[in-house]
Amino acid sequence: MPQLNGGGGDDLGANDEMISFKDEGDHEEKIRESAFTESDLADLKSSLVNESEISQNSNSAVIRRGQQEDQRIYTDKREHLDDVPKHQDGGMYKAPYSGYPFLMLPEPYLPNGPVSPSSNKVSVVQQGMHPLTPLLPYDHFNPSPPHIPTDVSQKPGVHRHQTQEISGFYSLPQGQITPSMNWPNQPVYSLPSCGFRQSFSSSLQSSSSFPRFSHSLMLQSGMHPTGIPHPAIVPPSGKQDHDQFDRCIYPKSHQEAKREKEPKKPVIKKPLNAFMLYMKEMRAKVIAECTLKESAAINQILGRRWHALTREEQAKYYELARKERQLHMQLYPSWSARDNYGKKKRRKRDKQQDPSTDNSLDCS
DNA sequence: CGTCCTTTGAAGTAG
DNA sequence: CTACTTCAAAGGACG
Repeated sequence: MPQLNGGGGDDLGANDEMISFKDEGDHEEKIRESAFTESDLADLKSSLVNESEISQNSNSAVIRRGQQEDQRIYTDKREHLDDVPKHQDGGMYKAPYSGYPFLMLPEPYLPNGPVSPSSNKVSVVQQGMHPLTPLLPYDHFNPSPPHIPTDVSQKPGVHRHQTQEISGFYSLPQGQITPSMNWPNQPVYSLPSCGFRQSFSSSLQSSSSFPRFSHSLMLQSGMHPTGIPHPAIVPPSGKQDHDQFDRCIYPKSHQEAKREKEPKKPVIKKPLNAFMLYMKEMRAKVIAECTLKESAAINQILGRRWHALTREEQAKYYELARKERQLHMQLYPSWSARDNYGKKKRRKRDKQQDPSTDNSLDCS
């Protein structure tokens, strides 16, 4: 556990947090990753063999237990990391998550944004996102975040109804929405008038925080100035884009009428955790480097890579995930993860199988 | 078409 | 409080 080297924590807010994940230009990172990919794959394969051997002698529950112990360790670390920003008043971790809506804007749509996604990126277009939206966020993350208080409690119910703060949270100071502020594709929580629940919608609009959004950018992205489709909001039908777009382009009255007729509630998805954010960012790389497509295999690699990350690197994702949770909590105050329980009709844990059966990690 | 696989982490539930 | 369960993303595989 290299990233568990205790103590520290004081460097989590270092300014280099946004440079490590440069997709292009950061040669050191790239080299490290490339080297890691091959060795990692080999390592992974061998480790899988080991796991196979283990699982042959014992059941998968043993492995699972070990994983959970690992997870516990990382959970501790995560908590530690989560604490860090709190100790750094005025630090860069105080930077709010600057609102996904505009962070999600595809780079080409940004005035001075880097136009070209990295060459090694496979055109992995994810549902609900603009095809041009690159996967890499951190390399363009604003190095000087706005000093907007983000002391919003993460405890559900504590600040969940402080819609007043939401506007402050999202209303970035002028100039803070820089072209460099980008985000991996979509963790965009769509805007209220475009599929939001009413309460938040009204509060946001009344607080006039939207004017801070770049209308031109929104229009360029094919959206109504007040709305951007978000993957976190998925219509029950699954036709997210169409539905969202439909709602956004229609006049308000039409929307309301339609809503009354069809009170379909879009499914609000869980906010992505640190690892999910990491996966989203790195998936394309792994696919390109390993010519793999199976997500199961890719996720295994990403899982190992995740553990190989330095503490600082992971801290970025923990912090981003924390902000995403905050934002999600503010956007959907009454949302609960329980809302989505039962959407999937399977029980993964019941289906724990021998992981050694996975031979799909070949990187050829 | 729906589910599984596979990963970690967050949040929910049950005892 | 602890342990367990479910879901989040992703896309090939499979019934």
